[in-house]
Amino acid sequence: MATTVVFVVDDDPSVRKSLTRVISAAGYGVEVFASAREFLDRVPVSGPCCLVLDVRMPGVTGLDLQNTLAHAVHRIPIVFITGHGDVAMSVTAMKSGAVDFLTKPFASKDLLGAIQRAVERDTRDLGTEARTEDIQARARTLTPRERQVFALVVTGMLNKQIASELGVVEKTVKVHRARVMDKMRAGSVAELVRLADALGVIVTKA
Amino acid sequence: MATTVVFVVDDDPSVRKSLTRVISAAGYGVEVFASAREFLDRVPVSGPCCLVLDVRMPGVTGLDLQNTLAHAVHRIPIVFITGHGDVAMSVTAMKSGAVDFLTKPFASKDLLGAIQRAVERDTRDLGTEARTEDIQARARTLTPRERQVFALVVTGMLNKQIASELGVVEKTVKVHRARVMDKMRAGSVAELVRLADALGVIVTKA
DNA sequence: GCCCGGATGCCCCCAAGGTCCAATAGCGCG
DNA sequence: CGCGCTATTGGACCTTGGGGGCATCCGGGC
Repeated sequence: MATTVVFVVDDDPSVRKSLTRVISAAGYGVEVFASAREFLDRVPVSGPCCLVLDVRMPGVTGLDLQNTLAHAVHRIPIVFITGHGDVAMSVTAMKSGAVDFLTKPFASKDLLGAIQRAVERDTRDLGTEARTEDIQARARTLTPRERQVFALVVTGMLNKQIASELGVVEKTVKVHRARVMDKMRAGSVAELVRLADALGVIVTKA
Repeated sequence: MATTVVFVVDDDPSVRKSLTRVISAAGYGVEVFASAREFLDRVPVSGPCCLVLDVRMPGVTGLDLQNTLAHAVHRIPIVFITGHGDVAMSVTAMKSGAVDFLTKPFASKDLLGAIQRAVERDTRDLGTEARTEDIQARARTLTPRERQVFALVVTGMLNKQIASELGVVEKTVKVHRARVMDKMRAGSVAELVRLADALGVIVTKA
């Protein structure tokens, strides 16, 4: 199984070293980076993970990196750490979805607690993401006409209503409908509705 | 329509006065309180609202009030303001769901911006809450047996399957099912499934 | 004893879904 | 250009599932 890996981005070598020790002692895999750029060059992550990020760094700051990642496909949960943080900075980070914001010096257990919450969130996100991706993949195999029938079926319309809506006879709707149920791998209308709603959540959320 | 009202809780009379001026000038109704206790004594809110809350106050602090409200029926979105805030305080507030955390002195537009976001959130919350309440009210009119049939229907089971599951004949299931559709005011299985999911009766079957 | 929740039988209609078959249109490939 | 493939459409026929109406029966509770 995939080991949970914690990414650490900090420009201070001694901090990287001590964080590595603490985090790996807690049983996580650790990968350290000296700058945001280094981290961005690396990536494609596969398993659950999180990011421990220093706010103040020369060049691209922690908050900059957070903004960059916010538009990425998969948003990695971020735990910020900083030596000299101010309130405005922490609030900005939290409003942008950071899991926690710790100021040095902090207790190891606080960091590990934050990391655990971050990893749990990521695990959940990965789960729903994978499921959504799977459903979208099935939806992509639908032909345009099947997509239309799909949309109307999940509103609860009868075949004859769908037929008149699309200007075809009922039999044709039945054929498309059967294909939709097959391609979407839905065993019942109830399941089909849930698949449709799972797809709709993406639209409203984004 | 209900006027949007902003509640202000601050122990400093001069702050209350200036906040009232700024906020009412932006077109909101304003109600001020000198302490958390005063605010809690008041309440039953009806329309969309939000709470502008000072963190540091003698007796019950802003964070205490936030925790108290977190367990209340309706969670009011909170905008924190403070004269002497530290990072740990702001992070705690944000993790507990605060909309924003402003340190004095702050620009009026920052406060009004935060208030607007808070009110928008509350408006959305009220909408979904009202809808959920309505659905729950319908669900409460179901008899125990109808509830069981309801739960099984939305999993996509056939009447005959439900019948054998409950140890009755198919006709009986049909009768209960018809009553469920009627009482829940669902015009189709699709609608019924959405009502069930809105109730949180998620019965995932993949 | 009456009302309600629950269970059931019979009859009938309509909706959903499948089978077999067939036609038309568009598109890429040799 | 014709061949094959896919998408879309449609007809005839049959089975199964969903749903309504009507009537009956049973067991509690007020």
